[in-house]
Amino acid sequence: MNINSFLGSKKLSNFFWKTYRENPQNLETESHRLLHRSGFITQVSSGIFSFLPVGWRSIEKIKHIIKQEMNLSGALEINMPVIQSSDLWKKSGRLDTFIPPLAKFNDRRDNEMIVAPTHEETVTDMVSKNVNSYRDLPFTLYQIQTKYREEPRPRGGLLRVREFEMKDAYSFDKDLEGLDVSYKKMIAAYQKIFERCSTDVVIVDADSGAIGGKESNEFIMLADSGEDVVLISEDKKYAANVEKAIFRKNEYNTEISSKMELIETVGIKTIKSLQQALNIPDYQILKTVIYKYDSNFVGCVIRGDYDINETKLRNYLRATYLEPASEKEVLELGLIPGFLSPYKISNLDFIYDESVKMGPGNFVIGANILDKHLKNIDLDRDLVISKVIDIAEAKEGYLASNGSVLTAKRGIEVGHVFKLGDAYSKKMNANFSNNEGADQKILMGCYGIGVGRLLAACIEANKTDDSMNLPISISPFSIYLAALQTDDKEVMEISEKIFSEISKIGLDILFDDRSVQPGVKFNDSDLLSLPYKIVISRRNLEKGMIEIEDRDNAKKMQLPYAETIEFFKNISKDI
RNA sequence: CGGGGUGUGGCGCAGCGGUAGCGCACCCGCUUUGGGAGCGGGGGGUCACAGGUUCAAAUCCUGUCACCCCGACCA
Repeated sequence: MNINSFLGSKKLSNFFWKTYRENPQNLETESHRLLHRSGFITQVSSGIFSFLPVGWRSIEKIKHIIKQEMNLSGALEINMPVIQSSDLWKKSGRLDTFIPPLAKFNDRRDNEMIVAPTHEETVTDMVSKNVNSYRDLPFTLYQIQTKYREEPRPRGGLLRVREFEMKDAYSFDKDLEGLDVSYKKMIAAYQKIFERCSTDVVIVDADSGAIGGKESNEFIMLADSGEDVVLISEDKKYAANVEKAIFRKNEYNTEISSKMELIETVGIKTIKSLQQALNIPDYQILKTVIYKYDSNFVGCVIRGDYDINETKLRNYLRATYLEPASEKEVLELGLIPGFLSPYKISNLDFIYDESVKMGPGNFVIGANILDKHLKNIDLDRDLVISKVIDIAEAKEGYLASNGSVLTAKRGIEVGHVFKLGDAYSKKMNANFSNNEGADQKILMGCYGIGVGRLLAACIEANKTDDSMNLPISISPFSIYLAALQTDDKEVMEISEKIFSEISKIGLDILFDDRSVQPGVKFNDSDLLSLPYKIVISRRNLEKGMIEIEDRDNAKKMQLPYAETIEFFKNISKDI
């Protein structure tokens, strides 16, 4: 039985569905607007939604596709609890460091419980209890389960929510080669899933954030309403999330610095104004920014033509929280905001971006004195530089490391995969005996797809005006059947016949048998914009015809009954 | 967490000191029936909550909460 038959055809006279003529106030995102107007979802609380029958059918179809592809890839379905003891999270060390902070409550015996935002801890614990030998490996597990995250700001309807269903998979291998195979298999499965949802995604290098691990890729559906920014090279050989993206930095010939000089720069605090005032290029100025992370401070120095990428910096510092220090904090450190520099500052560590070492030298920096800068700075002579790393943010127009020009695009992250390695198995002691009888850490990967977000992303990708145009693979029904005159015996008889005959061939129909104006039916049908529409009316039946509309091919046709059935039989073959 | 905005019937809104109204939706009747129908009748709101001012508060003051948008943040 295919998913359409499983979910079944329905008659509106005995269904729960309401559409809205008016747009809800303040909803900026198109998918949110359409999801609300077409009766897919109802909001319960900020970032928390109920799915109504039509919406849930789409979700079920997406989950069905995901499960099929997971199963085909060899992954095994499991189920893990949403409510978990905080003990597991103490072991992994994420109890107090997970971002956003975990939702916790105390149970009746006063044990601290958490509402799981993800399941690495649980799955690692489960596997470590049941794996002893390298003979037990490899395998991949998955579930589709509710997650809860205290998002600081839910937005865009289903695009960013607090409670959501995620397909999360976890692979377990005995060595790096095995992990690589599992990782690639999962990427291939993801590509099929997104293809079947008619979603064009780009795979980009990504930061692994709170999950941890080394290698990580995101599946990004390009859309202007997306929150993520990705950089893609012109030759398509490099694509990365801006959080992670590396680029080829400009090099300049080294200039010889003459004697260091203190200069007056009254009220000149920005690179731009300094550049104009001194008539020098921005890359000849060093920019210093002070960051507060966890409970420490650090200074960052980067060449004036680049900006700091806070994700790169956070990763280097292994920090949980990171933000620019406030003016007050900078003053308390004995520095002068607007005229900062690492020059002769000993109570603070400084990190230098690689660009600082790539010329031209002879820099201008702040003097740590109000309204003054220093010029003719020689790196070796005037500064003590120990830590040089990449903390620069890539931007559109920069070059990828192969020289191809980068373009910035916005997108929605619909999937994310990570090579975790032994990050969790080390902390949670998930071992196996290798073929020499020695203990070794299990190597893990983890792989996520947000189900609701994928639905929203598909709508963002396919919408036109007031229609969501979901692909047939995930639209709530395949066909909208409108009987225009419900009090006409023949109209209703033919409609019923079509309804049951086409349902039998594996297509699901939404039969609009309400006794309302034709206009109401057409408008609701347009909003839902199912791939096919059948109109049965007095007018057509007098000619012995049935009207069929094929959305994707923008075709309207009139066919007799037998050919109508034939037409849909052909359609059902492709599903 | 910072900035801005909004809370009045299911939805969209008006009223801004004198005890609540409109459109849509809903219910009943008649007419209508290929693009959100017409006429007539009807039901539904402790005006987010809590204090306060006043003879009188949806309306003024104070506080709280919720939701939305921008930013910060973010698998």
